[in-house]
Amino acid sequence: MSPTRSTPKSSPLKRKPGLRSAPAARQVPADSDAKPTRIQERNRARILEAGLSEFSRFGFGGATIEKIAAGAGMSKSNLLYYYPTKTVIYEAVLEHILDTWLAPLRMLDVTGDPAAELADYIRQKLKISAEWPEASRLFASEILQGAPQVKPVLQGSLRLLVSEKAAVIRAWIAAGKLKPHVEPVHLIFLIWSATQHYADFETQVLALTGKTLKDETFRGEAEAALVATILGGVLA
Amino acid sequence: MSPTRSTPKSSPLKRKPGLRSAPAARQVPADSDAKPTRIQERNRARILEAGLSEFSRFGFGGATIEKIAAGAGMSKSNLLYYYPTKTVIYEAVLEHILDTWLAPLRMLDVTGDPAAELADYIRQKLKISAEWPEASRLFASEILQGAPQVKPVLQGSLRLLVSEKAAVIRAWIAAGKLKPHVEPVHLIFLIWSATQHYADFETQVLALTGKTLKDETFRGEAEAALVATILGGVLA
DNA sequence: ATGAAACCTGACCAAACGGTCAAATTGAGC
DNA sequence: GCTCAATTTGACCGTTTGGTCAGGTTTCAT
Repeated sequence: MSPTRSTPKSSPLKRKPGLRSAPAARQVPADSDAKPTRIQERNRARILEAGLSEFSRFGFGGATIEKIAAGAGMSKSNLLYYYPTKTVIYEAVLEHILDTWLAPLRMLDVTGDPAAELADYIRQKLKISAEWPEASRLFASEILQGAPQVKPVLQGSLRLLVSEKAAVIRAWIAAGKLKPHVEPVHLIFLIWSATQHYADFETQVLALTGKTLKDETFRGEAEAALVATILGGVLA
Repeated sequence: MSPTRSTPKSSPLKRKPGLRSAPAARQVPADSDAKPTRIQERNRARILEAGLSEFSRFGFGGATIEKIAAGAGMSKSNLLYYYPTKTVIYEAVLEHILDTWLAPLRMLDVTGDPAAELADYIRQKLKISAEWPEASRLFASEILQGAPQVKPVLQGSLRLLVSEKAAVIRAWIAAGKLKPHVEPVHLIFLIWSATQHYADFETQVLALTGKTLKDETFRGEAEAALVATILGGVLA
């Protein structure tokens, strides 16, 4: 496995369908133009699902397209008919979950009550960890490896979003609603890490407590503990 | 890459040196018996170091013994002279850092002052994240993948240690020194996740803040923020 | 100095991997 | 039922990878 991922080469030839010339290969379905078939939709979805499972378990380097294909219930060749390379699958999976991933932070509202807003943010993040632990682990794996694919997003839109929300928190501090010692960015990191921990380190949590977030009682316990401790630490 | 790691097979033949029979292979230096040579000590150390670097960057599946050998400044063949398989290197690296990894938690002392003890624990963990981020990332990678190698430790000694320290925290609560709503295990998770975040998600932290824990100022900031928030959240 | 053990190397191997290709099969509109 | 594009397959290929092996070189105690 190449350490620095190979170039994406998203569409090696990009052949338009209605060209009638060259009788040669016409591979790759609807490469971005035109509406996808029902079969395409179904199979792409299966591939993304299986890809998420494999990539989150073994990382980019440890995953194999053969196993992904098996997980998606199709042959390796057929998988490669829908996505030309392993890297493209990886990118597609990542892109597919990125929005959902960042959504909760976007909802932090200056005009709201800090206590309610932050508690809600923690709950939202914990909910995602509970319901989508594989996505959490995929992101963790990606960042662990130096974020070869999502670094642009981190430096771009995420950075913007974070500085925006840091301003919100700073406004709350200025309004005397949060303790003056609160550091906005570090508070965001604290919430991220604390909530994602239950997904990313699920194995460890399970080994130590015998429970995961799938256990409603346990999830409620974690939620209460995090909300109480973090809010208790930052509310004025 | 096999998903469930292949059997360790720590020493395929285990040939004792002074056997004088079979003129064939006598590979593998001091397989657990007898004191190691100076060269052995040096090379094994180099291999473990390079292995930590590779495994933490690419995970078990993504790392290659060839790159590890290159990182250790020796040929692949020579590396395999010291460690028979990739899995054995991985286990050795993991084992080599395990003690250091768990040490800070062991120091939590019931007789001490909770504020000082917890603050110290946070500082210790943050120090390790700052000075040994690769070890942190290796553990994260291992746990992410389901802890195939360290699960026994998690279920065994770590579980014991955690329940021990949870009792310590519970004693502090009973003594009225911590808020009654504090959940010991979740507090431990909170401290782990918050401190390790700066190592495991270093790339993200760097992209968002332009800093890492290597920056003394930033580290002090993180430390102050974590200590203030967490202690503020749990102290009575 | 010498001999044995320790150390090191390059050539080699089988399996696994990512990816290609020609051809067979299926499906949908007519 | 015909036709043509969409879909699926299995055989195949070059590379990478983990690991073996026979033999060469260095180290070190005597």
